[in-house]
Amino acid sequence: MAVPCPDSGDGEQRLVKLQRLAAAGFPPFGQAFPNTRLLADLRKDFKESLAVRTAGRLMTIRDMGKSIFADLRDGSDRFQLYAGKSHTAEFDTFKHLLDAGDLIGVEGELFTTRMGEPTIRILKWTLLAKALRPLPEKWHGLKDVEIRYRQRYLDLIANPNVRRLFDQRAQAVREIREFLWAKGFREVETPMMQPQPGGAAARPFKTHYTALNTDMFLRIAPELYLKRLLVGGFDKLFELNRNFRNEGLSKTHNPEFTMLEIYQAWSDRQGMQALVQELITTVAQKVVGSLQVGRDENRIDLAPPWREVTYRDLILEKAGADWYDLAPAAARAHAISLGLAIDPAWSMTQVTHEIYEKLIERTLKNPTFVTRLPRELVPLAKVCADDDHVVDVFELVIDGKEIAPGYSELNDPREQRKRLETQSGAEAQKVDEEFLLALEHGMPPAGGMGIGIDRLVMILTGAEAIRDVILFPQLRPKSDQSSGTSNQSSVISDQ
RNA sequence: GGGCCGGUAGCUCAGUCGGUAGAGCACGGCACUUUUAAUGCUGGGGUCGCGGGUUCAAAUCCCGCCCGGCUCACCA
Repeated sequence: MAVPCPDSGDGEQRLVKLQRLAAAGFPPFGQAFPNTRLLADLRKDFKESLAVRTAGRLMTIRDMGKSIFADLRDGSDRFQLYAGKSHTAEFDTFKHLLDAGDLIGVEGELFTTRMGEPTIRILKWTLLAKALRPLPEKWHGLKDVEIRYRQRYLDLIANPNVRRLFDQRAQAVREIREFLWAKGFREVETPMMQPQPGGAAARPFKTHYTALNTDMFLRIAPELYLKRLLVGGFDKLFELNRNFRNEGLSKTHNPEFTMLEIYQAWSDRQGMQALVQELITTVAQKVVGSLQVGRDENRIDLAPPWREVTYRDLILEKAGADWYDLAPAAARAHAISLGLAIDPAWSMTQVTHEIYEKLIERTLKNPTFVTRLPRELVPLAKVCADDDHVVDVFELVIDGKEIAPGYSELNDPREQRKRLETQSGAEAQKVDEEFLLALEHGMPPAGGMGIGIDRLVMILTGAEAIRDVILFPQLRPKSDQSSGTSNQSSVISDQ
């Protein structure tokens, strides 16, 4: 059966093919095609002449006249197909009306080609969905980062390494849950819409709840609710879900990001350090298969024990042994001489922290627990027993990124009120009275910590930007004037 | 928000000094029954991000805008 197509644009040609396929008895958007096997399993269990049934997306088609080779792809693998005039049903329809990108179901038998390639000899096939648009370029893949993010499905089809990365992310999340479950932690869910944002210092997203006629905020952290659950008797709990912060975008910041927060009653900062070290090394072993992670040019060694160093020692090492003895004016001058831009209004704590953030943190490549931070920086942590100017916390830094903060949690409601009121005075943030009320009922001494899951996945996979580990990173919505996908008007709009 | 760089066919990219818009992949036609970036011949496909300006003439020069990337600022 000859089925020539008109010589016009690709989109139009595919529409014509769609109509001809329908006329030939192939509904272009087919029904379920059950009892298929994954292509990866066919490869694993390959047996000559084995009857198989499978489905996937046609990726490339090599038409040799009476013999056609094609590559089929599913979520697990790719596999070669072979259609021949003498044995494949509806061969001419297959030859002329299918395109790269179409989704098909296949019944046939396995064999090995002369070149040694495991292949399915197609006996019967059916159309499961006609692709009305072409695939991205098969050799160079899809490079346009804007299309990769806005139309991530094309990125996933065209770039198998991207699919692998998101498989690794999914596996990491699963391993984290299994690890914590095995240790007796319970997963909980607390409000993402909060009447008052707390647990961190960040600008929140604001919305309005009509039924209660009240403003609500997307949470910037779940911490204050999880601590209410500590009061309520959840001794070991965690929440793994999204936080939202109304701040700028960068290689390490997305306005919605995934945070794991873990609390353990009767524990403390040191207990959490041991827990996070075991958790991350376990996940790395399961997901990456090694404690040497990242790309070749940026290897990170996760082998324990991880370095532990006080904030003060890092500052003294960088700013000089006399740093904390300097008069404010001399200290500012010295900070400026180190290349920093110092605001004259800053306190000494802020100047010192600028040195930490700009000159020290980004140099800490292998995992490092930075401990004993200034108390002003962490209002929800207990002060150290031997020095109430610093708090009993760690900041886990890997590859120069803040990955996980952990504390001995402050459970004294009187002290907590003072610390929050000091902070709220400076930042016009209201004190969360419901949280303080809970503390007054008695919160057990506890260790707590948070892990930025997106950044952890960056470490494990060697991704350079947080956008590359988030399936749909935040972008400005398309406008009519912009480029990229907006010029792709629908191929069916004028039908 | 500031600075720098970019946007040309569905995709990957060329486009010289301002002088008729190009290639590969993809798509149509022809040939080929073991190819795998198949091959050979051949054909169609463009709002050069959007708008304005300069010019006999603009993808190209100028201005404004949109979108993206890098970076700075912001960011417990």
